[in-house]
This record gives sequence, C-alpha cells and structure tokens, in this order.
Amino acid sequence: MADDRPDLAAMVGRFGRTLMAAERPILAAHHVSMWGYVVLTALADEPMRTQAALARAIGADKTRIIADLDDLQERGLIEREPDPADRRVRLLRLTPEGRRVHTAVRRAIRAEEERLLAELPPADRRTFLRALQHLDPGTP
Amino acid sequence: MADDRPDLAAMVGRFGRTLMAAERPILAAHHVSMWGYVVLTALADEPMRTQAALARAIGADKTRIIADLDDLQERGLIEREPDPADRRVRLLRLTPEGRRVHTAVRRAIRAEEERLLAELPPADRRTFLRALQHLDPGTP
DNA sequence: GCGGATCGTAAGCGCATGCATATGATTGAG
DNA sequence: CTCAATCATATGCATGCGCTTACGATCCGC
Repeated sequence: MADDRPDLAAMVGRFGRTLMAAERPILAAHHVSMWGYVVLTALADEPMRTQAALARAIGADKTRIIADLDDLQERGLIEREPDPADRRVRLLRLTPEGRRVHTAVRRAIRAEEERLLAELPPADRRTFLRALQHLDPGTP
Repeated sequence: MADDRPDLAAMVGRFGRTLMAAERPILAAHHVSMWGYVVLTALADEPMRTQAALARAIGADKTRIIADLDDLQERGLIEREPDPADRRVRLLRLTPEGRRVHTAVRRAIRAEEERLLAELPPADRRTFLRALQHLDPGTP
C-alpha cells in the first residue's frame, strides 16, 4: 500500500538535524554561534551596506542579529563602520581575522560533511550534491 | 578559494523549510497538525502499546504529544484503549477513519513532493531519493 | 507484600524565534 | 523647510520546544 519510503520532509528534516548536531561542536570549538557563522559566510561572499540588507540576505529578523553582530564586532571578526555618505548606515565587512576564522570553520565543517557523505558511492555523492543544489531555493 | 557551493546544512535546511512550507497548507486542509500527521504515520505502520513508545519512535517528548493524541482521539482518528493486561497502558491504534485520513494526507503530500522533485531529471531524482534514504538516520 | 520501576498527565522553566512597536538619528523628495 | 521613509536599536509578547519535576495509578521482581 505504501511507497515504502518515509516522507521526503521527514528524511530531509532528520538529515538536517544530523548535520546541525555534527556542526554544533565545530562552531563551539571556534566560539562562533550558528547565526554568527551564517553572518560570516554572508559577509565572506560580499560586504553589506546595511544590517537590514544582511538580515534579508540570510533570512533572519532584522533585530534578531544585532546581538550576534555586537559579539562578532567586539571580537574583531567584523567591522561596522558608519557610512560617511549616509550616517544612518553601518558598512559591514569581515576583518582579516574574521576571514581567517570563517575559512577555518568552513574547512572543518566541510570535512565533517565529507565524513557523513562518505557512506555514499562517489557517483551517488556527486549526483546527490548536484540535485540538492538544484532543489535549494538559495537566498532570494 | 571556495568549493563554490553553499554548506550542506544550509542547503538541506532551506530545502527542508521549503518542504515544510509546502506541506503546511495540505495538513491544514485536512485539519491535522504536523505532529498529528507524524503520529498517524507512525501508527499506520504499526499500532503502539504505549504513548512513551510512540514518543520514542517519532522522536518527540513523551509529554509533548499528549495534547495531539487528545485531539486525534476526540476526532475519532485514533483509539486509546486501556490495556486490560496492564492498566497503566493505553493501546494506540488508528481507527478506519484515521487510516482514511492518513492515506489521503499522505497521497497529497506525496503529490506535492513529486511536484518539487519534478525539476530533477528522472535518473537524478531516483539517485537523490536513494542517497537520502541511505543518509537518513531513521528513527532509532 | 514491599519497593523500585513504568505509565500517563499536568505544570513550570529556559531558550530561540517571529512579530510588533517605539524611538532617535538621518536622509531625501516635494 | 517639512514630512515621510529608512536605518539601527531596544523592548515586549506570544509561540513552540526540550527538559525537568511532581503526582497518582499500576506493575513486577524479590
């Protein structure tokens, strides 16, 4: 009677939670929160002109990330320079140290992902990642 | 410098949220909550002897699902019969109506999944599902 | 039989989240 | 110049969740 597989959402959800659980210790080891890492990743791609734009880009609440930004700035991982042309705005960018940390964390996370994906035959692994990229709605 | 793909967790997470968002209206149309559907799915596979066992099986808190069970029972979708052999225990099973509702919701969700997966070439689609089943930790 | 274990239920705590509102600085359009 | 809009920030509220504790009923091993 059944298709004999769990619902897609159930499988994706569980796998997602597995990934999160695997990443938590890595982030903790680098003293970066989940949102902190997301922020570093977004700023590693490109600096942002406003916090509101950053929040939109990463799908977070505008007020939600303030504390994380405070923390990252305090620890010298990002800069929040007031825009001389528009003094309402804070120009956001990584510091060299921020880039270093982001690269390190990213490398560790990638290694962990490889470990989890190692169960798959290489061909399946490639197809899986390609399919996932195609299904990923990105951050629009 | 980069592998030029988002982190696995980011892609899986976003896709998962897309799936959830797509399922919410379906569940609402059948007046079933997310947890309610999970419960129906678990009981569709096999009846349970205790609520604690059910909670373990679906990865929920034992106290968490009581309200959902109350609701499902009240609407005649599940039965919670006291075990004559052990009066602490409630035997849980679907009613015929419960099975009917679960089948209907499941069919609708599967159709929605197909719609989302339709973007993939059939071969990729098969490989993707196979890989996902392999990576899915299941419910141990 | 007694004591420890299990079950269902209720209640409360702490946390993260989404959502809304307020406010103070600043800009830009009319 | 004035007013609406934008931005960063602080604050409050409701929600949902995991976790813990408490309680009474019941079972089971000794």
